[in-house]
Amino acid sequence: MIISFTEENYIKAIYSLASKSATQDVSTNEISNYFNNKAASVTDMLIRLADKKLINYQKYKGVTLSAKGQKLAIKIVRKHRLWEVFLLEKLNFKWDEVHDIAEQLEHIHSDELIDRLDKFLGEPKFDPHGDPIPNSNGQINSIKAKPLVTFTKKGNYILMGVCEHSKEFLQHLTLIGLKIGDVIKVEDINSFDNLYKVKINNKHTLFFSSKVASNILVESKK
Amino acid sequence: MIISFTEENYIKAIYSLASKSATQDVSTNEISNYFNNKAASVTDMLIRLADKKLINYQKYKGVTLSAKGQKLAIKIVRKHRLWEVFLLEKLNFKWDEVHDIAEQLEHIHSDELIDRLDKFLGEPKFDPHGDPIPNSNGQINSIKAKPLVTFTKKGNYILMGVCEHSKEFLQHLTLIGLKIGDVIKVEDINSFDNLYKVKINNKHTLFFSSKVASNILVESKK
DNA sequence: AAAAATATTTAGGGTAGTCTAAATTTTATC
DNA sequence: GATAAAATTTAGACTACCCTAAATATTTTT
Ligand SMILES: [Mn+2]
Ligand SMILES: [Mn+2]
Ligand SMILES: [Mn+2]
Ligand SMILES: [Mn+2]
Repeated sequence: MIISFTEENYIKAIYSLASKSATQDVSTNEISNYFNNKAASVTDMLIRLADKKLINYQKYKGVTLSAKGQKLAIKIVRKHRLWEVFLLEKLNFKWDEVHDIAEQLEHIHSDELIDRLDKFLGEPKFDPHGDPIPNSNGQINSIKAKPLVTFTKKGNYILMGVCEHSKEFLQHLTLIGLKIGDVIKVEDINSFDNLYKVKINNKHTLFFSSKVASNILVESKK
Repeated sequence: MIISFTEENYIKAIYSLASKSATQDVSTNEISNYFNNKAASVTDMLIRLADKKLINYQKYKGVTLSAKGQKLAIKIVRKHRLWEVFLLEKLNFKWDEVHDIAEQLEHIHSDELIDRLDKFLGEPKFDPHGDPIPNSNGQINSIKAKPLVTFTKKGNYILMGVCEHSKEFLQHLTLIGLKIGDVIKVEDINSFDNLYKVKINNKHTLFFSSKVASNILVESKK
């Protein structure tokens, strides 16, 4: 069965929206917001995806991925994240540059290619943004890290990933001298405006806005 | 200007057909044979490509690439061949496996990507089939090697490339123990059936059919 | 529980790229 | 140079994917 570029993007979007939202079902409007297209176009595509048994679709009730759709979504995510690692590690792109190119590369069809790429890269477990890379069986390590805002205690944390993936946000983090693996020592949390006073790698001190604190994923350091 | 996957494939086909045929102009039928589609579909596309100033098209007269089309074709060829080198050198694919995947990868849009890939691979001058890789300015070294059949003298030759790129032909060469760079010593050319008696790398002796002899490109060894 | 607001689907239409069948132009043959 | 054959284009239609406008279903508000 041939699955188009566009269909793959819908499947990936449904996967991503489902994982982010509380409810299981993804609505037509959520999808059209995601793509900045019209709800009517989405309905059109949902019917096609349902015909191909990639989703479970009931009029007016939203959609879930079928087992087949789930498998496909994870495969695309695996490809996307492995290509991002390739671009960063081998071609020396920056972490804010890899996503757009990976959006194209994730649609290359070849199981052999992706498994060889995986080996070539040393079977990495995380992509440049800290997101876990599914293995070839489709298993993903769920991520334990949580947004820094959810922690209210002073102490040492390690930057494990980001929630927000935009170029702007990633460039901002780079600008303030923050990268994955850095040790973030929370020295103070202002009770009025929730500003975090932190020290990075025991070197430079700075302040995290709540925008930053809510979009970086950390684990507390043992 | 957005150029589709399909349009890129037409441009590449016209480039390839023009370089192979004696006449400059490429005919509608040549293109439809190449793609195994209908002449009417080709005409349709030629009109679109002419609208985009990628080709010079006159009804019933065939087409040539415009300067813009030429530049695009060479860029796609560059990408194709660099990805083939990547697949062979870095991911250990065989030379008969790389083409199909490169057919997909050649359509990834990113100048930065292709230039970094080029550097990563050490700026290779030839692809796994001996075809020259255009540089980032679009310059290509024309290939000096000629099909073995064009040589009628005994002596030592070096295998520089292949004319025929099919999986079957490449696998056949591998099977008879022939790869690029090998020294082919022509010991005899049968005057009746034109069979070439050759010794490979001064080791094993075998016979080349005219099918093989006409599809391998060699240079005489100094 | 009716009315209003929102979400979703249906209807009809557009472009890209393909097809078949018919019309037209070019080339080959006598 | 007329006629036949081959090449090419035109006409009309189909699918994928998108749109707008209208219809319908669901949810929220009163
Ligand atoms: Mn990404
Ligand atoms: Mn990522
Ligand atoms: Mn190739
Ligand atoms: Mn090649």
